[in-house]
Amino acid sequence: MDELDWKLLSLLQDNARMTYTELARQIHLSVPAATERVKRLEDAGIIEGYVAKVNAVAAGYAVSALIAITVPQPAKVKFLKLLDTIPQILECHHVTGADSYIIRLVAVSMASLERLIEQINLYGETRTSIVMSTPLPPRALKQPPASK
Amino acid sequence: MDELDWKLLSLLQDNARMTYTELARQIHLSVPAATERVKRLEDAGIIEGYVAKVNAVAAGYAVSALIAITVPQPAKVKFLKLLDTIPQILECHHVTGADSYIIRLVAVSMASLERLIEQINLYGETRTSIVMSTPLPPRALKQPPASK
DNA sequence: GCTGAAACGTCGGAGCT
DNA sequence: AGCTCCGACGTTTCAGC
Repeated sequence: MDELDWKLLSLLQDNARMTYTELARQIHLSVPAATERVKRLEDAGIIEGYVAKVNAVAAGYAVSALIAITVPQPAKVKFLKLLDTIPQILECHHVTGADSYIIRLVAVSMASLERLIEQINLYGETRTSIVMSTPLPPRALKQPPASK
Repeated sequence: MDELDWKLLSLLQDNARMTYTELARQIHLSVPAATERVKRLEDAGIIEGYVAKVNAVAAGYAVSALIAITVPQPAKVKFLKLLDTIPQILECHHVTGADSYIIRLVAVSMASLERLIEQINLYGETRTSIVMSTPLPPRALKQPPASK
């Protein structure tokens, strides 16, 4: 993981469809050398994949929300199985603190969101935060400062 | 936005580096037709971009956390300016409910996380949830069910 | 990590349904 | 309007160094 690898990560986080030819040009290396570095980053699990970012509102999902929930230990397995069957649930993190899980989901309408929450809080008390705006849009991972 | 557009979105959310030739093959259309559809999805703002997913732990960030914070109205602008200067902050949503903002960030160590939180809670009371695991890894946006 | 050549993918224009 | 075909060009891949 040298400077050039971080430069590649930065370029690919910015535009995952950039050609190897262009990547090579930007890091001042030959095409096979750049390609080889990207392959190594993939094989090392540092690059987990390449995804298109879809705008939820433009795609017809009017509402995004974050839901925190506390689930009693014995119910956790069943709870996760339920989440798996609901495609509107986009992300779920198991966290420390007062809550067990924090979930990110989308819904086509408030009525739909209400139905989703009804299903979810069969497993525990929920706290719902509706996303009004995203002042800091998802950002690329940078090279950690050397001295920290 | 017909079935084929959703199929394209699904394929590109799964592998943003898929070639137009392969995309065309999968949706049983000619290459120019598939290319044209993708361009239209981009121009319509439905596809916002293409990003490489980087594994934070593999990249040297041992800790991920979600922080909820309540910021008094007059301090919000300064608060957002601070967030902008901290590269470890990857995401920030303005939400309804008890909290003003929910932030996602990474840190190389617990000590580093502590320093970041110290900076952030100059602006309000924070509630920190450290991510232990992600049982449901970030998922693709699917076509909303027609009947809801 | 570099070069060169063959295979493959991309992008435009003309013509078709 | 959207699709197909085709040719020129750019990109990827693999060999050998």
